[in-house]
Amino acid sequence: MNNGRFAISLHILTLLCKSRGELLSSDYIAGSININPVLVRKEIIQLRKAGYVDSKEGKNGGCFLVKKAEEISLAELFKLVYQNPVLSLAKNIPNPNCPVGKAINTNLSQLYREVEEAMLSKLAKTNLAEFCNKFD
Amino acid sequence: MNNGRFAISLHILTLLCKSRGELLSSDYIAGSININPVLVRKEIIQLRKAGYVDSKEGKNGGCFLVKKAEEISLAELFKLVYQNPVLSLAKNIPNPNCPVGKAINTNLSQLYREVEEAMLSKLAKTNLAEFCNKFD
DNA sequence: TATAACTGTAACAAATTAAATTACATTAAG
DNA sequence: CTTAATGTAATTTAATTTGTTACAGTTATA
Repeated sequence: MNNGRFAISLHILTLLCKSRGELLSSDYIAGSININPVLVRKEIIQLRKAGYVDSKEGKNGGCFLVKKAEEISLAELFKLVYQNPVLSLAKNIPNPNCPVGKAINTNLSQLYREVEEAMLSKLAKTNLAEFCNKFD
Repeated sequence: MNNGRFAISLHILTLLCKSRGELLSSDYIAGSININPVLVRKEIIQLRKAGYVDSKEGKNGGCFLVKKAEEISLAELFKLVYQNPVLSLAKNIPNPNCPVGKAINTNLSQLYREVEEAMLSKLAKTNLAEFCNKFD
């Protein structure tokens, strides 16, 4: 899944957090990330569904943060963005007639769950407010 | 980076571990994983460079484990396979004229390092021998 | 109320990455 | 010599991610 969606979402949230009170347009945000504004709007849809942001349509519209930055856990953000596992199984179905092939996916999935659990507990220790403090 | 290389490498090592003493051909291994034998051979090249396996060319050749399964840490395997970070930055260079854009990659990279560190310490707690014990 | 500046969304195109395939040289057994 | 393997390069195909275009809907305000 190595796409940049977590980076993009966190960039958006950081900008919104730094500009609390203002409305930021997808064009402005896209200019900071240096990606296409449509991708920003798509990402914002997810952030809105999760209750982190809201947006105002029409002229002078834009996006704004509706949740306290302290309450936006990076673990939650991570889960929102990567609904598929970070580590993936091989695409093909392993040979069910082989003792290893038969059980590998179950065993790998268990391992992956544990590993992702470890990532998430690390991420759960921090939040948007802390991340934003790293900027001027 | 969401490719299945970790899954494939671990599958190969599991088969070799279960068949200690025998030589397994890339065709046989590919049949268990259900992928192309050339991919297996490419993966084996990496495993050999890392000193986990060796292979014998020519008729009746194949691949075999040369390291104790207890000494093959899944964290080391993970690092071998994923030399690029698991979590990735956005592809484009963020706007250096924006205070957030200017610093985001540094801050994200720091976060990613910590998260990957957490994954690796989890993986470091286990090894190939333990993983293999999960199979009949 | 017409225009301009936004968001929302769908449909499509391009670029990138991953996986598979083909081909063939090399090695070793028998 | 023939057969069965690895090693490796080159190419093709498929899948995924990213970008683009287009336009309908919304709202402020001249």
